[in-house]
Amino acid sequence: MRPISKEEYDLKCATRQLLELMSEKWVPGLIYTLSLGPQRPGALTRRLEGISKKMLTQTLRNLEDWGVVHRTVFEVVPPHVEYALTPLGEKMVEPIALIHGWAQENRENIAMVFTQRLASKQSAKP
Amino acid sequence: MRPISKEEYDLKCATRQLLELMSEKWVPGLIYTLSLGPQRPGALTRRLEGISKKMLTQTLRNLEDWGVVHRTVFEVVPPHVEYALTPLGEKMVEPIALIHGWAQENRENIAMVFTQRLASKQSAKP
DNA sequence: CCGTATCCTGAAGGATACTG
DNA sequence: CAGTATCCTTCAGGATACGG
Repeated sequence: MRPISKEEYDLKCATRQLLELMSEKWVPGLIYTLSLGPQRPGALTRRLEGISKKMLTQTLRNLEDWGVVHRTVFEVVPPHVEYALTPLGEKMVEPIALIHGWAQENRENIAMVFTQRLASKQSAKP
Repeated sequence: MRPISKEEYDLKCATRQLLELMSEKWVPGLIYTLSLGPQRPGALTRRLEGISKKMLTQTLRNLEDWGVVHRTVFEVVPPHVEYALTPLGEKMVEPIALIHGWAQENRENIAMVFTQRLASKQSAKP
């Protein structure tokens, strides 16, 4: 069986790149929300409870770099900005939905494991 | 549009749990390799170039906790251990394969973005 | 051959305060 | 309203050395 080289796994592997992007904390939430239509930052902040301005901007810039999100600025006062998925971004909705669907089907297992892990972490603390 | 609550996003969301597991550095590689059949640690180390003993064990333990991998010990000298996917683990091969397929189809975009990001990170260093 | 225990660094991400 | 700049804590993950 052929080994998977370091470079292959670290750099070339588009799969891991994609997984790393998709697992950034607010990425799935943002992509899902934007899949419902273009949104203003304020709306996104209200929709994603707990996200800070910093993380919102940072994650959106990140997604812009990936060509997944497009930013439109309306030159008015007060400022008006809108974010929307690009065509590439739209193509990313489906894989996330697949993962989401799978996670829902197996949510029992996942939930069980998660509470176990939480418990063991806490009992290891003191 | 209903907001996504903090708890919902942090804790309950099986999707993010799953994505976090799947994006741990060696998880996709291990699951893929084990999908080809049960393997001994030595074989896994050789197959996943660059993985350290520590990360191999740690990741495998992690996957065991998730009920995704099963560990069999043969009581002989020298020690003989084998790792294999559980039924739940088998069910995880498909979503990873889907992500992988999607990443391959769009590898052009991903590669382009990645090299751009590398470059910008390096130019920001000095 | 297989596993564990330490130490260390970088990066993710939260809190807070400031600008236009 | 939208965005930037700092500071700080946490933790993934690599290197290394030891044990059964």
